[in-house]
Amino acid sequence: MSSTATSAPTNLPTIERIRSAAVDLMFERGFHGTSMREVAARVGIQMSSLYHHYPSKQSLLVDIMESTMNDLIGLAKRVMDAETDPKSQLGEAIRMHVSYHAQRRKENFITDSEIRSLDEDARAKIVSLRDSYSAMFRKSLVAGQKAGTFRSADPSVVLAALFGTISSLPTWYKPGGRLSLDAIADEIVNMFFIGIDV
Amino acid sequence: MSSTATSAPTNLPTIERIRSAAVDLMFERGFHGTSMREVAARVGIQMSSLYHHYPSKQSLLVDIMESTMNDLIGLAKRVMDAETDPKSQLGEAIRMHVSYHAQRRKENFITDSEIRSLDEDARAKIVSLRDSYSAMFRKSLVAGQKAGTFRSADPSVVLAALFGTISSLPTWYKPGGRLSLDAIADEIVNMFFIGIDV
DNA sequence: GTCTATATCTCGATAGAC
DNA sequence: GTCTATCGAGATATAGAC
Repeated sequence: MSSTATSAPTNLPTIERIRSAAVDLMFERGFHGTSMREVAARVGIQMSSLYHHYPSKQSLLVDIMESTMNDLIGLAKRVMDAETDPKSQLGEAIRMHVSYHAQRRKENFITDSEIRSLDEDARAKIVSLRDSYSAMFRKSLVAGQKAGTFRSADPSVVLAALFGTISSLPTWYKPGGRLSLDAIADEIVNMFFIGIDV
Repeated sequence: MSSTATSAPTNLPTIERIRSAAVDLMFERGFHGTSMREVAARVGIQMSSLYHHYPSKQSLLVDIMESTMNDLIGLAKRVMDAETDPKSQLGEAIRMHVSYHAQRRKENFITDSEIRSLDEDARAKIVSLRDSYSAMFRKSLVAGQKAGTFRSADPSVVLAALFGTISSLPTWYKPGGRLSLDAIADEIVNMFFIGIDV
């Protein structure tokens, strides 16, 4: 009996239900605003049982962020290898980035916003993954500028605009909302390439 | 003689030194990652003395966010009233928004990221201020679209791209860095109006 | 307006039985 | 692999002297 405050899917392995509950809570309240007691309550187990699956609260955060960054890097490699010219590479990579941020809203929001909550070693690792990811976009951007496809804007500001735009998406995108994911991706790609002027 | 961990400016009124220390700490570690003990230690007073100036930790956050939103709204009004056509209005408002986010990095970052840490009443108030602010930008955007100055992109996505871009600025802009604030503002305005294509 | 002292609560994490 | 029980630390906030 004792059905307290369970809400996570019940026929998955416990470790996945823990991860899922942690993602939900850290998305809503942030890492420091989430307690291991709340995570346990959502899963429907005792707090001490969490520590059989994860050695610490920090390790839960690292697991979420590391897998998200690895997914992004893998997807970006695949997408960019399939294209040859810089504009197609960038366009498809942006579409992928938008799509993954929409489909894994919570994980991506946590990954984009909780770097400061990582301890020293984990932060170095995640920042390094993030830098590799960013470098792939920068490479296509600079190649396009050298080829004359793109104007000579400062790459760091251009990338900051791009990643800033998309990292806000998990806070306003709602699946099944007014605009389809494709329509949103189109609009963001358009903003990046041609802006708002006619 | 007990010079612990003071670092805040020492000849300001205590309430302002408290606010400043709180801004620094909440920028670095977030609202839930910041303790009243740490704030007091930075100011160089005892934790209980904080409560003579602010009734709660929550009230400190509300003070920071409310004054930041009021500043932004006042500045946007002034800037937009000084222009007549939508494109000049939007361009100058963006410049102002960038500039204030650069000059008050920490307050703006907190205001952009800690809405979820507000209690119910305060959240309603701040969200309402944020909506008013956003509506000013939307008005000029839609007016420009009706006038044929801007293409017919979805206003919500366009504004999300704009505010997403600029709310990330406090995390990477460093005063005295490689690019001047003017150069950064120019680049962001260009991204918004014409994008990266030649 | 700042202090010392403390009340009350919640936190992450561990011990050890089953 | 989950449980009960608890530890020790640190959290917000308050009481009351000066």
